[in-house]
Amino acid sequence: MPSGRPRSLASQKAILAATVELLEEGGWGAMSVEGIAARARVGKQTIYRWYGGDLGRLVVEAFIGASDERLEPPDTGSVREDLVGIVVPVARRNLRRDRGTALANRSLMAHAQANDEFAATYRTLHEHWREPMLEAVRRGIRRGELREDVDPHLLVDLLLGLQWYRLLVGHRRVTGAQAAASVDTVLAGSMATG
Amino acid sequence: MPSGRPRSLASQKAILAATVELLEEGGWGAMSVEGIAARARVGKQTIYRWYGGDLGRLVVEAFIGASDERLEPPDTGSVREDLVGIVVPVARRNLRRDRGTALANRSLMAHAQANDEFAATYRTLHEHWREPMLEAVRRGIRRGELREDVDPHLLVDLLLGLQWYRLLVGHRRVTGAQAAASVDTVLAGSMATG
Amino acid sequence: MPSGRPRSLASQKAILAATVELLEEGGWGAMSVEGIAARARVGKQTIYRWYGGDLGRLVVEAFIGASDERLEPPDTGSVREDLVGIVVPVARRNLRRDRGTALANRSLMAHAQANDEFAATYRTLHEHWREPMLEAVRRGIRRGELREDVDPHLLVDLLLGLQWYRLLVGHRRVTGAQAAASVDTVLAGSMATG
Amino acid sequence: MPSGRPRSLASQKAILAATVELLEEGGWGAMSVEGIAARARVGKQTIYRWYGGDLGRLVVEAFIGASDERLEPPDTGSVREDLVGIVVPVARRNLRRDRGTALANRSLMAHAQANDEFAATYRTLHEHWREPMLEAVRRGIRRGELREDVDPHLLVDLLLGLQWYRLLVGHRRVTGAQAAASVDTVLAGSMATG
DNA sequence: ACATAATCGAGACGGTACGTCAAGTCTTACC
DNA sequence: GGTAAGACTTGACGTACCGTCTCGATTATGT
Repeated sequence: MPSGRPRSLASQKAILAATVELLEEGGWGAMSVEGIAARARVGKQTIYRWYGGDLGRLVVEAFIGASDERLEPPDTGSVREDLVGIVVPVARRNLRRDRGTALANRSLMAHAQANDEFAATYRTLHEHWREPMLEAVRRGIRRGELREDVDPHLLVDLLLGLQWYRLLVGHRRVTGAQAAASVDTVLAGSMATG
Repeated sequence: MPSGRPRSLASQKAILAATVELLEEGGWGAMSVEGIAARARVGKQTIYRWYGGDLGRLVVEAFIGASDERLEPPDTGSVREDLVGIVVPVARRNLRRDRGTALANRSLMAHAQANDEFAATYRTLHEHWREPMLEAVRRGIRRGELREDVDPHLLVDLLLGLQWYRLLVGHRRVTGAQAAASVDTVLAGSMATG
Repeated sequence: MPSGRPRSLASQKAILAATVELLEEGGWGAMSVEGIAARARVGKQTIYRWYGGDLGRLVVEAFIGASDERLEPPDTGSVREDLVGIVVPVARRNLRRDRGTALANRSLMAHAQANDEFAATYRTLHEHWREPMLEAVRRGIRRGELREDVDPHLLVDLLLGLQWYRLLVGHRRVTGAQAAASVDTVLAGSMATG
Repeated sequence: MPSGRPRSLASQKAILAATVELLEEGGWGAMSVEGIAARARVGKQTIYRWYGGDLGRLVVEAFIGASDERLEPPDTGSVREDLVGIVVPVARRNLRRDRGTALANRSLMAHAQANDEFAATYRTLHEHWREPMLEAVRRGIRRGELREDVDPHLLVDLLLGLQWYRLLVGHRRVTGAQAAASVDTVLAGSMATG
């Protein structure tokens, strides 16, 4: 039973639009609550009411949806194939610096460093992403492909770490071939010796 | 033929020290030219004179200066020993969430996501850190320990990526043992077959 | 139909009060936007919003009203009486260095020297003051008291110039008697010879 | 018996010249020890050594030096000629709004309103200017041209007040003819009756 | 001739205040 | 009660000068 004037969809859209515009025109440096409010013909308070002045969240919402798509566990019967099947698309779609989603991902990660409350939520998002990969590794162990003393978290974090590290530092892209190669490299020492 | 009063080394040191202190205490958000000047008992102009108000340069210079001695390339004659010799101390000292430097490192990484100018400078700091590891891998290839088709960047970024990923997401620590294990895991598939 | 938060009377008053206090405590030299803002517990921006950092205008407003009182043209039937009737009160009230109004007058005059836009406005204020005196002289000419070739502006500016010059340089006061004497001196050569 | 390098006359002249130049170009606001030093190609310390950072003293010294020769008391044997000989050139050269010196004079006067310390120094500059005129009037009294009860200060301040008032308010120029007429007007009532 | 001593230019130093910008909060009137 | 407008305090920005200080270089005097 909320009474009072309902949230203005027009304002919401204008805010997100202004955010994207400013971001694309002048990069992060050109963004400010003041600037967005002015561009969107909106009161500053309206932005604070809905985004708490957190430009990171605003940017993420503006570029949204991107990381929502669930990574379905493939289960091809081979650890290598399973992991490659996850890791290569991630390199191609989610964590490429030239994709719009990258900006959202980088913003989220940055925001999590300064905001403990958000960090906890964000962590579960990562668990969510890592789970299918962990499961693939665990299946490999159960199946006898991988040694029993293998640490699934170590393998998975090596693979994801590579991609995030390069995304965040930006010194090098991860090509699809490199993503695949990273799986081979990481698995090599973990295969059960026949 | 420089005339005029020479640059004060005392001030220079005080500035760099204050920078590191503030960064470790409160992250990037706590940094300001004003704050650094006050903490270092120095005029703001002195900072602008030498760093042009570019906090990025200041921070990077402070960090390089603070970590210079620890980055000597070990060269023990074995790739594994060389990499372990670098990667384990990093896990123990530089990238541990419960260390003061962690806040600094996380803030810097976060700031680099929102500031392209700083990102470029920050990248050079990472090059600086990665160089000794790259060199160790290249020596391993030259020595015949590693296969010739090995991609040094891939190996190094896997190892560093692991640590940064865990630091930034915060879901797990990297123990010294795990750091060492990560070297074994990553090298396993790259050793030259005898 | 002005929307938005209305101007804070409390701040306005605090600013003017702080201005007067500082001025009386330490003279012009003790005044600074920063100082006034601090004393008035007000943001600097608020001062810049309303006074544009123009301390002259601020001081004038603080001492206001003073010079608003209209100088009514007396018209006693005698040029001498008319002029004395204006010039003596001015010497006693408006342009005496030890009066508060003097500070305001000196501030205005000083400000007009550095600000052409204000200078134009200020000039009209002086026209306003000179008009009754010019009229008195013109009446004297019409009445036949004064010669026809007399330049009213010359007479008036001699009389007012004396007072302003002494106010601004501060080497001597103009007593009521001297103000009256100045009228006699100036008119002596302008009387129609009978 | 002072030993050591003697004061550099070249520097001294350069400092005074730079002072006048800056003052005439941009008024008091354009003056600063730093600016003068730069313009004069001189170390700041040299200015502090000789003028103690007191721009007022510097300016007054520069102005007196620049106008010294023109202020010789004429003594033609007639008060009128003496005064006209001073007052007309002043109107033509020193206090004309379209001259470069006008900006300097206006700025100085303005600055004196806001700075008591400078005001005192500045007053001596005016004494310096008024002295020849006072002397001319006193000679007139001694000679019997003027009545004995004449107040020399009143006459002089009327004449100078006219010119300064018009310079500062800017509503009217003082032509050479008007300057001469002002002398006649002011003297008319002071001549000894024969 | 050669030390002594005060000057000179240059310019870095710790500071204060400037005028601007944006942050985040608060207060109106309107819808 | 949400909203646009816009004033509010706060705090950092980058700049300009302040008055002091250290340089190396220069120019006299006094031995």
